[in-house]
Amino acid sequence: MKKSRNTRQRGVILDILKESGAHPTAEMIYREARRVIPNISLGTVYRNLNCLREQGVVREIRPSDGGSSRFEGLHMPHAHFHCTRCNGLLDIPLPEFLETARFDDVAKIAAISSIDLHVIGSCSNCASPETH
Amino acid sequence: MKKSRNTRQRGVILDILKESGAHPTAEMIYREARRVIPNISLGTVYRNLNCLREQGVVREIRPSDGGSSRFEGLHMPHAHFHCTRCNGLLDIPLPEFLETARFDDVAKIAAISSIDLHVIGSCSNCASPETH
DNA sequence: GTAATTGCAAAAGATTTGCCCCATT
DNA sequence: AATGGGGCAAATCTTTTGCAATTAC
Repeated sequence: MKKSRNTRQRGVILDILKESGAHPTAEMIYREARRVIPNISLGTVYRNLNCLREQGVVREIRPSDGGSSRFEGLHMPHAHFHCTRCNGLLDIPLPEFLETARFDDVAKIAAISSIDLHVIGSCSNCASPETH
Repeated sequence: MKKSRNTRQRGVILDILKESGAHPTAEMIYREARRVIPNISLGTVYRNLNCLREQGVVREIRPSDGGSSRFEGLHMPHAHFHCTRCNGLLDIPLPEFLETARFDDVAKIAAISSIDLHVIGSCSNCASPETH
């Protein structure tokens, strides 16, 4: 792994990620970052996200409905709930069962590096519009 | 939902999907389909895959490592194992726990339409190269 | 000083779409 | 005959990359 430098751009991107609970897209991070560094480029945002992902500092989530990738600062293991109506992405607890799952019965699996659980449906806001 | 016609193209695409256990990409399906309908177009493959997906006949899987979508004819509920070395995608059983999971503890979830479980790691072929 | 990083713009890759003709119903 | 679907090519969208200038170390 290459030596990594502490650029202002990288710091700002990380801060945005840490402070946002919204699982922003690269584009959203870009717009946010421009408020601090007006001439930061989208390419830089992508390059930094990739770099941070490789360092394990950031996780990339590819929504099953085909939109752009969304990113989050890495905290505890958790699963995601994706509302197909408002397109919201929400952290939810990872069932304990999965934290220790072995999948020993599947001979083809030699080693597990990570487990992604995505629950798709509609959130309570979208399901009960009268509460808006 | 629009009325759907039985075109030769759609039939061939479905057959390919049913017969292949490889979770092919649109491009792979296209190449395969051309052996039967030499002038079928890639656009047609995509349009049919979308249409079949909307009908619930086909499932689309977006690999977490960022490549193109992969498709499968819909059978029993199952999870996927993704080998990051050979890029293989494998059906694995869905833990029974998840088949009936309710996630009652997450107030934000109003309704669940589907659950995607992806296990990422390396398969036995890739882990033990001496057995090749 | 050196190598990583940036901004910019062009390129690449995947998927969608407009248009006009053809085929299924 | 009506209209959904097909082929082709152009367009779109997201992400990556080449390059020359800049900056962190």
